[in-house]
Amino acid sequence: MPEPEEEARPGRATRVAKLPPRERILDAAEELFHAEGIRGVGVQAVADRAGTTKAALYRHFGTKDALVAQWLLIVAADYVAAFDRVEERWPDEPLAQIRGVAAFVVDTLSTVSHRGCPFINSLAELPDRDHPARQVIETHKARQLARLTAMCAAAGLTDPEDAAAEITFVFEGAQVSVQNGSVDRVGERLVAFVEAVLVRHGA
Amino acid sequence: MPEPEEEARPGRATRVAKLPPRERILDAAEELFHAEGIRGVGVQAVADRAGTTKAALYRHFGTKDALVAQWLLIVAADYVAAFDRVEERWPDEPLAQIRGVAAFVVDTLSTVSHRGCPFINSLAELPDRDHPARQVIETHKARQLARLTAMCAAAGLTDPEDAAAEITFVFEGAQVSVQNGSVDRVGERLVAFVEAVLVRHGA
DNA sequence: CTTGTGTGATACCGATCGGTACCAGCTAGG
DNA sequence: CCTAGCTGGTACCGATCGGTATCACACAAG
Repeated sequence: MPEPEEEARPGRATRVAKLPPRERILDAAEELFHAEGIRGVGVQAVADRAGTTKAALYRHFGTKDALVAQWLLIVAADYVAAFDRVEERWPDEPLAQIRGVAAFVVDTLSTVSHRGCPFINSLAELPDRDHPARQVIETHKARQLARLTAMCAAAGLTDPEDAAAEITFVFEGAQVSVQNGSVDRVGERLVAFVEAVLVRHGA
Repeated sequence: MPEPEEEARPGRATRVAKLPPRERILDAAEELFHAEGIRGVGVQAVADRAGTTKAALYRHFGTKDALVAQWLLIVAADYVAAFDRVEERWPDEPLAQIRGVAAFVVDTLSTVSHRGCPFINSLAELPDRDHPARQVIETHKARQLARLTAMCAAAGLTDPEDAAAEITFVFEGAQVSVQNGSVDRVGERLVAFVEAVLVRHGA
């Protein structure tokens, strides 16, 4: 235990150490929003967790809604990075890329534990269609589907749109199922299911 | 227009007419919780919409959390009724039953429009695992999966558990996808996808 | 040294939250 | 007729919400 007083020091950083306040706030937002839900976390709690104050938070983001949008932008960037990684690792092997993406989703299933997908959860918490975070979610989902469709097309699957849509169903369904705990061995089932979709579409 | 002053009369019922207060409150809760999210609706708003008061609401339910649980119990009962209906309509035809359930889910997709599944949304809004509504959700999901598994077994599918889990993935994935609007023609895709699952498992 | 900027801290704002107490009026049962 | 119980209406409680203002202090650049 390298930091015996991590939580003890009163006004000091609960966060790693001395990242700039903006990063600390985003990290804290990531943890708290995902764990407790957007509406379940106050700005004061985020500032406390980041080892800073509400004033600094509002100086950087102006609004809680804007902070939520920034947080989801970062989460979306993680997915983009995952797609980039599989494309870099298996160039000209679209089937391997699709399997790589599926493996990434399986990974997030465990790390995300019982709290599900941030996008799905945020969508449930933000019924207002004009909320700034909604646009982040929608463009992310659209981009992800487009990229998946491109992979399916490159793999020579019959009807790539259908295949990508089905894979998306499986991804979302797996995230939800692991959240509500109704289905066991979700990871294995996801991989097997995606494989079946590929086979059925002519892989 | 039979009721020209439906919204005009101040303290009068916005609800249908003269159902007992408890039913009116549950109806109002159904509408508002689903449309705006649990945490986005105050008890005062529910009471107003039901044409009654907070006092009456707390007299009947004691707690907002209890009201949420009661609401989800009703939603779950709708699903149970749908399963009952298909079993009654196609006795000894498990495949037709499964297709009937899928058709029911497709129906809910449109009625539920862009606000998704109440269970998924509520799960996102209630991170507390001890919340009374969580138990309602979990037992409902478990029962639904068990019933689906039984249908798959009765249909003679190889590995009924796998088939039921996959169908569940498709259901949940479809609900989420229609909510975030990333995929189009969700209903058709759902039906086709379920059919493929049945075929692949030996239907 | 001085100036300027961003920080942490605190106090405060109006609004709304879940929940309670109290009261007047209606209706049903004796 | 009179009592009992449920209703709707309102006022209120403490707590928390998102957001703003103010202030002293640190530190880097001129």
